[in-house]
Amino acid sequence: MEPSRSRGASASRENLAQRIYEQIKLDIFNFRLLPGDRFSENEVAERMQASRTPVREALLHLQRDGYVDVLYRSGWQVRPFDFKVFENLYDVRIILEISAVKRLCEMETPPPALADLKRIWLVSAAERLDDGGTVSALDERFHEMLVEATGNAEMALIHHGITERIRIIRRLDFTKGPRIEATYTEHGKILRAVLQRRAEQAQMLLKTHIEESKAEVRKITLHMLHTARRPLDDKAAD
Amino acid sequence: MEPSRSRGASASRENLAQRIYEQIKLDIFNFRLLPGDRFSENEVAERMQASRTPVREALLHLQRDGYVDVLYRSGWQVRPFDFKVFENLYDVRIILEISAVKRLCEMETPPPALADLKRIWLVSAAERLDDGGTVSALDERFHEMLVEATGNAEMALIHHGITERIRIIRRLDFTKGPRIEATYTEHGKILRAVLQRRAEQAQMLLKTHIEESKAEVRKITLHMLHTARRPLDDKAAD
DNA sequence: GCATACCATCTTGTATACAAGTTGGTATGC
DNA sequence: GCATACCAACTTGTATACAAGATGGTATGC
Repeated sequence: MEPSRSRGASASRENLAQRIYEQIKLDIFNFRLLPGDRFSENEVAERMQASRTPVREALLHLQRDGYVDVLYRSGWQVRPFDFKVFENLYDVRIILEISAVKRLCEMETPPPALADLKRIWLVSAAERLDDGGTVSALDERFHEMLVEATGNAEMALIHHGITERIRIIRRLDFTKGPRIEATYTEHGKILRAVLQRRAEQAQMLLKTHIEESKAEVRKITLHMLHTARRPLDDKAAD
Repeated sequence: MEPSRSRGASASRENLAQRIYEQIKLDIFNFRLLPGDRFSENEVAERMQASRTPVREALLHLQRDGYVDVLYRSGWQVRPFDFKVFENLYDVRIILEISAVKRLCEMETPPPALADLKRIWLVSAAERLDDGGTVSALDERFHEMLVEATGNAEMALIHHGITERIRIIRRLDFTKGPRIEATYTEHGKILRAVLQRRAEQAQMLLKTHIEESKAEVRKITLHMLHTARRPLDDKAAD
């Protein structure tokens, strides 16, 4: 689930705090914990069958990631949605990815990662996948691999952080069939442009592609928040 | 020392873990803790007159920041210098700041922050400061404010993280007088270009400016590491 | 009925205790 | 003298205990 940060590699098999961290993050992603929800460390500890110590460690980690906030001696809260934040993150994504694509076009030998992407995205209509979840994950990897392919590991790490952060709303983009189709065609165009070293065109296509996704997700998220439940009470309004 | 992340604002006055976090970071910045040094949570706890709990919290925070590593049940270690990492971070800085400057040039009304910068950097030769530490701090703020002025708070946060991360070697750039002078003239040129909406020129100047700093710092750091002490043992070589 | 003061309960922040595992030194066998 | 096995001390990871403060409900005064 978090392939980066692997340094000790195999050491990750046992670490209660990290497991709890991942679990809570999943709970937030799957809307078992809704934005604005409040909870205590003891509640989580009971649910996870653990003590407060690793729970607290996980929560502090999530806080730094921007998912939750601690209220001084008064519990924790899932950070309410702030569309301004998501739009800002989308814009940073655009900046990083456009820069990555430009760099890729300027490289003498195309990185092997591009060949991998070709095998996934430049396929016949019959070979295309149609499961929203799968395509959503592949979409994430497409954009991450563009950045990784430049060889700047730190940029890739920062981009990965942004990707994780906006995943919660980005997935909603792939609940509709037409968006999946569009993703295939647009990714294909971008890839072709990169492989042909058409930097300007690739950047333009990529920018448009991300901005469409941004606009689409905004609409869907607003709708979702209205229908699913009232996740924002009066308090969240001020 | 870390003005961002202020939400509860005044609540920050009392938090042992945060104080320890800042203290250890300073110890690393001031080379009281050298890259490669190993230490235990108990050692830090004694030095800080605290228990392991807040110490551990601070160390986990620092680990996520990239300053230290935990060795499985065998102590902590100040992460050894990795110049590739610093150069990558410098490159991300260039990407973010160039994009910020471009956006600033495209804005109809220049943000008030630019006026503040003018008062600091567009001054007569007599009014220029010459203390390395002060100018170094102002230099950080110059670049951060360029990003903040775009209004993208998330980009500013990411940029701030990078700034903190490279501060340890960036400061070394301002131990020499000529570099301070050059900073004044280059910042002045960049500011003037931005105020005149000459996007291309501003971007070019900024890129050159950061790359010079990057090259300079690289030389100085190498020299410093050789003279100060042998901080890298055989283990760090592989 | 309404406002206010108080208190039991719950919250995080910190300290301490315990568990499991690593490590380096020492004694032992040869 | 050298290699090996063992063990005591130390390390992080986790659980529990304690401290200080926030909060919401209730009783009291009017």
